[in-house]
Amino acid sequence: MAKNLTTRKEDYSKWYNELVIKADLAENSGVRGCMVIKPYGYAIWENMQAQLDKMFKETGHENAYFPLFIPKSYFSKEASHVDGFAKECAVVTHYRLKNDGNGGIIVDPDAKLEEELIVRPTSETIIWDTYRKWIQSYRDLPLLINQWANVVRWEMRTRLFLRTAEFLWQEGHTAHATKNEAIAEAEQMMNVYAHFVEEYMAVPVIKGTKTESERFAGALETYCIEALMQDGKALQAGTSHFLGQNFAKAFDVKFADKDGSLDYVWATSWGVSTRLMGALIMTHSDDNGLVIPPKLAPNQVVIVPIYRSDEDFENVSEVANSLMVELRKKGIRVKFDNRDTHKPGWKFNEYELKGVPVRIAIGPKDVENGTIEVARRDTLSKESINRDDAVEKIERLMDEIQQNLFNKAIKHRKENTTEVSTYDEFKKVLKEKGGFILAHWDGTAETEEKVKNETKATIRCIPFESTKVAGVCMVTGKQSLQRVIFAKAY
RNA sequence: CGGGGUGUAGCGUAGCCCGGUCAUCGCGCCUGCUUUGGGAGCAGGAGGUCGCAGGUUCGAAUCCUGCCACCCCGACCA
Repeated sequence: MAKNLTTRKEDYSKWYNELVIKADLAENSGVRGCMVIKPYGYAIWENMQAQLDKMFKETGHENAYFPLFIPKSYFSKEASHVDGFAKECAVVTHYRLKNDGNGGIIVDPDAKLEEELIVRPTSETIIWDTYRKWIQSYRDLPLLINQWANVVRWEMRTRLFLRTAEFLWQEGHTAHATKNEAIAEAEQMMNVYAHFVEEYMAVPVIKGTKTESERFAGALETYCIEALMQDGKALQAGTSHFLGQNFAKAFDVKFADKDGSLDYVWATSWGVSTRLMGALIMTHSDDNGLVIPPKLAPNQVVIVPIYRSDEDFENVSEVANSLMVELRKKGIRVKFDNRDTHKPGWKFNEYELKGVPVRIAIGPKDVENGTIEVARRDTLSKESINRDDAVEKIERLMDEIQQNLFNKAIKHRKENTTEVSTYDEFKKVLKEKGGFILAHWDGTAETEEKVKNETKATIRCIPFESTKVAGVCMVTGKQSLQRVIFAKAY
């Protein structure tokens, strides 16, 4: 069979790029570092969005919207925050263009802004400036707000979905009366993310905390979920931050407690982005194209008719239409591709490339025998089944495929997770195998930095669910309470 | 922002070193006929400011300068 992708996973970057473009998910826009998300890609994002939004609301959050532009002065209020983002901000300096007299257009020098506006790289500052006005009493807390938005980070190097200059995301920003409540919130949202990514995206993740040097700018603790891609590199899939009182102090957000005392509120922020699309693609896809888990697939089932004559087509359509109605009643997203502009073989390849979980083919022989052909994308297997069993079978297949994708990903991660005790062993595994490497670390930023400089591997997280076996640091030989996860990351 | 590379039709490309019937080929697109259970065949056809702007030259896709975009490697990062 002709492969849909000309490059293979040995050249993973090319493979990924080609897949994104050929599967019609997105393309380079020609505007530096920005991408166009095409309808098919956006449909997947919408499904992800819908589910996440539901989960946020179930945990008591509400949506709101804050401005795209942030006055420069807001940024300087929280020192570590500005350090973290200063290098990658788009800045608006003027508000008008004019003709240059030669048929061109120039920025009108008379239209210079008194204070520059920053295109938000994240919204902590403007949101906390707003929260100051909203919060006076403990009765106003907790404040649990989420925003769906676009943000801009002037990254030096960009990559479709993984690191674009502009990206879509959600950012939650909460304010609490107590430290413990804020910490609980940050942990809860990490768990929400983990649940979503594993249940819906079928991508297994490791939950943990970031080391100090990998922490979000302005956070006291960063919780994260880390996933392992097929090429053995790690991808940070989501983060949730406990911000302490840093932003409350910077923006003077105080509340009166029950006992009349005045105190700063405790904050969290958390976000996931269109980067999750990258995780989805890189976790499940193969050389035939995308593989989308049923729970997120825009089309879960596609029906391809096979026919010669008009009469055949009518007979086939009748079966297809009735099946489509029955499947839709079960809540399954079905498309009947009755276009006569493309041949069946072409359609088969097209839907494989787009990762539709289940494909049904119905031809004259099927009509005659009361059968249909069912093919699943995850295993690329086909079988002929009775039309009468179809609905039940396909309903079951949705769960089976979802589960199978998750199991495959777990298996891959397991095979590519290695425990090492010495630094030499660490370097060898990193070079020859990649993946997650569990090793002891002395807890210092110096050692972390040294490993990073020498091997390009970073500490992805200090995992929660690990056997907390003490040992000695692989580099310095100092005490270590538990192993941490090292990997090369995207 | 540093190093390397690329830019030729919707996509992928040949040509560039050695300036001159070199704008090549494949896919796709359009028309017609035959086809339709894994990307159909044949015949005909349309489509290109050779990334942009200058320069050198009788003549530039080809040489020179500047700019832009994209890709890869680093630093940075959701």
